[in-house]
Amino acid sequence: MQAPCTIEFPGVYTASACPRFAIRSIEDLFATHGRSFPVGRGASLYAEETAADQVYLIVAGCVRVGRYEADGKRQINAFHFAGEMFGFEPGRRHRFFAEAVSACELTVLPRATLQNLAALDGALARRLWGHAEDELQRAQEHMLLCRQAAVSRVLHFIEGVAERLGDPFEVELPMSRQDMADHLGLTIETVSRAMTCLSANGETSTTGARRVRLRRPHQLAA
Amino acid sequence: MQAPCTIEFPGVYTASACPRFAIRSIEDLFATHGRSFPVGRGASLYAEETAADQVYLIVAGCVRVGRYEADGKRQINAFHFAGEMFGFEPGRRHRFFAEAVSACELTVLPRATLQNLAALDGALARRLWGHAEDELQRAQEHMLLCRQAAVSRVLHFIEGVAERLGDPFEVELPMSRQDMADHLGLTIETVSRAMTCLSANGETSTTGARRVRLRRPHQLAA
DNA sequence: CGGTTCGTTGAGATCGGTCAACTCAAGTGG
DNA sequence: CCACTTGAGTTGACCGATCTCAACGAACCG
Repeated sequence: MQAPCTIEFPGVYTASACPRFAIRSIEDLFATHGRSFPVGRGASLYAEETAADQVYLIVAGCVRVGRYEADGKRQINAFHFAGEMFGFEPGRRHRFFAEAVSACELTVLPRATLQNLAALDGALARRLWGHAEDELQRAQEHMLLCRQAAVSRVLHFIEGVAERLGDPFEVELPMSRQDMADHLGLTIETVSRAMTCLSANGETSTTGARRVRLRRPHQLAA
Repeated sequence: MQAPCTIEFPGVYTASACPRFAIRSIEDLFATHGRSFPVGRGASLYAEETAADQVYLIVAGCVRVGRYEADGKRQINAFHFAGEMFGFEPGRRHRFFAEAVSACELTVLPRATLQNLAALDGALARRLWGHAEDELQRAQEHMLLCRQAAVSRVLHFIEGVAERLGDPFEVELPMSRQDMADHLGLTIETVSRAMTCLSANGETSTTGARRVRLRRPHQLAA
């Protein structure tokens, strides 16, 4: 066990259980205990049903997480970007696959390390719980998207990516039309038509297929 | 603070932190610390954006959780049945509303009580984490439904309700067609037509609009 | 009996999927 | 330098599933 970074006894813990170690952040933890490595575009990080004994943090790049249906269709559950953790699931085996959308720099940490530290550190455990809740919230928001029109879904998606990548007005989409379609529950043709429609309406202006400039940032568009 | 129910030191906790209290189950916790009361059909339990300072357990009945969109459309995120907990959200305010689909018997617990106990009790904390993951899984399954045909979605929904209510072959649906439609992302007419279609195909036989007998249980139908 | 709510059925309009052709950019190898 | 290939993206024509609007039927309750 490594030396702790900081000592914190927030809130409820001061008078009750006795954490001895506290970690400043999940990023610090990966930096301290993790191992970094690069992967190429399209690389498989883990497949469905494989052992979930590693947790990942993205240093740079974009990762898609999803599953293949019995009929062979691919469902992309979520995209993850730099600074985001993925691969931390409750079961022993992954319920989803993870693949690199673009070339990535990743950091991995044994799942057991993370869990042991969380057991010692209430603040870390709460951060992990917050992470699970964030995923839940995102999944629920995504669920509700299903009933909106295709164009709205595509716009909403692009706005979300732009916001998460730091510039709410302009974004270089790292994923293909097929990735977007499999995420939004559409076909590649419909995504393409939606992009054309958005450009025609003046909502966006595109240079090439991947670079998109947005007229309005996320909140105003809704 | 009440006396503990049982003392457990499972797994990782034996050699590290020092929980003093452990709860047999979330149900026990509600039974010990909660307050029970009945509500009538259609009653509002909480609205969107109201303070999320209570957590609920259903003793009997059915509850719908969802939100109203800006355009007035209602989206039902999930139905909850007897034995299920709801209302436990990460933020200070509810992101969804909750209403009684049928007359219900509920138990409420202050959210702070649950969180304090979870901070003391690793096993309880893990159960709550598992609860969030279950919700996540359900949201993801629901996402996958969006791309299936209307009839499949309705059948899948009825099978799920039947299974959760205890008899995989026959079920009395507690919710209206409108509730089903708002949950499945369909219109009330399409749900009705799907029901008719299922009856015509021999997948189901109905007596009245709410009581449905299923030809095949959940797994075989898929 | 009339009113209300819930559910069903029908006809036309619309949205998105399917199939197919085409453009465009980036390699590759002669 | 050019022909060829490959993958990604766009566009068009057509069709089917679902939505919309509307009327109708059934159960319930005063």
